[in-house]
Amino acid sequence: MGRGKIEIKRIQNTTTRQVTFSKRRAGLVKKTHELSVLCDAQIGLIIFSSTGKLFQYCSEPFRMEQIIEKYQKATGVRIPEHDSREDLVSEMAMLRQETLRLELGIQRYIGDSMGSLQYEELAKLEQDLEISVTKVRNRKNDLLQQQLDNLRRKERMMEEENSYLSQWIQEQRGGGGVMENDGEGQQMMDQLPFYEGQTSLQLAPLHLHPYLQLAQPTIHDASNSHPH
Amino acid sequence: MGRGKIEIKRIQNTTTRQVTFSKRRAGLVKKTHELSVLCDAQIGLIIFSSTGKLFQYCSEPFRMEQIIEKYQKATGVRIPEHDSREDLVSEMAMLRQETLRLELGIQRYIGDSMGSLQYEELAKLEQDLEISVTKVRNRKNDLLQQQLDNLRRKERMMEEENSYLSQWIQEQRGGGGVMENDGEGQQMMDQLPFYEGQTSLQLAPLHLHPYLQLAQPTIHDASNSHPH
DNA sequence: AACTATTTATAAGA
DNA sequence: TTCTTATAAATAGTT
Repeated sequence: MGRGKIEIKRIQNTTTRQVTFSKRRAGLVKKTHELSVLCDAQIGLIIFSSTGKLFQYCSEPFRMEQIIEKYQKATGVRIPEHDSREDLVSEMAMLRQETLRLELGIQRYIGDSMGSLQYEELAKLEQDLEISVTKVRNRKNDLLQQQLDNLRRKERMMEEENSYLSQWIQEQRGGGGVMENDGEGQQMMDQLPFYEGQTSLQLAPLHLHPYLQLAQPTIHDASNSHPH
Repeated sequence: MGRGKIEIKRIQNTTTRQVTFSKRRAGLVKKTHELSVLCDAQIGLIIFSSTGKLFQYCSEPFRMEQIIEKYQKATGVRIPEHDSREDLVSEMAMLRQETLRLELGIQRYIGDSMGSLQYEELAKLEQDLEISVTKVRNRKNDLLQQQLDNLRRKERMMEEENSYLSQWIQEQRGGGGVMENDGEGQQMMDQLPFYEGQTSLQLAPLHLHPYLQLAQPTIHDASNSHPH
């Protein structure tokens, strides 16, 4: 766009290149801003001229650091810092390791020294714990099943008793408008016990399995906290 | 520019906004690329759509990391790390506490005396075991993460070395016939450094760390879509 | 910096 | 999403 078409390759003439840089940089920043406003996008633009001068644009109301941080979260790419970050890292490593050691005081469960646990061993430990969970959960569900069975037995008994009672009343009255009462009682009996049972059976595992949710973080919002 | 003039303010109609986003984003990336080539500038462009999707452009032969690092050096602004000290410290505290509790109750985990436990106790036990499993799993994943970080570091070093080597080779060839590579250079830009980085970064967690994979938003590398 | 002839981007419509 | 096209905007070369 201009008096003539130009090839997209480095402009040889220094003056022309600098002029073009100024013009196009302004245009680029303008278009960046327009895109961010028109389409509600968060944009960060960093430009270093060939002479090393920095120009930047960042969509309001953000600052470049926020965009970069979000970028890092989104890509998982860490930007090395030029300070004593190594110390922090090694400190973390020590803390983690110590905690691992402490945490694996559960070692008696396996009967091994946990300080040197490698990945495969951790996987094994995880598996073992899951087996335990399964056993406990099965036992718990058996209990629930028993309770449910008991409830159903009671229900049946009550229904029978109810039936007898209704019949008895009917016989006492000698045949009048008895059916309306009977109908309502039956409805209640049809719904309550089983409904209740379902509720507890389905709710229980829901809040007992936190890790099932941890394993599936939101996809787009990278600012979510880690599943720790 | 178009059939009509539009105001620079958030486009209300969702469809129109999305279409405009696609079109203008493409245009912006193109212009960014042109500026970087024409004027020999180092440019990084980070775009988050309103839905959180990440798009990016980075002028060759650089990677976004390098641009960001240079930006940090130039501005002196530090970007907070993804896993901040606070996170880790509190995590540590929780783990320690949890560990104590676990150690105290270890017998129960092994015990076959489960038959006498009542439902509430079983539920509690199950929950405890779930927590243990989660912790072990997290520990395992941390290990993986560390290995991943190491790989990334190595990858980065290799890429830098690669870059230096390429530059050296180019310099050995002499200044005369450098430009003839330009046409093909575009191809290289589309494929080599950043693309490679993305590939290995995304492939690694795929089979090692499924939920981390999920935690990363789709990444659209704009350097794929250049014209010419 | 301005000025314009041209090229390029793109809004609206299909 | 993609294409078409009329029109707005960007900008290359010039002053």
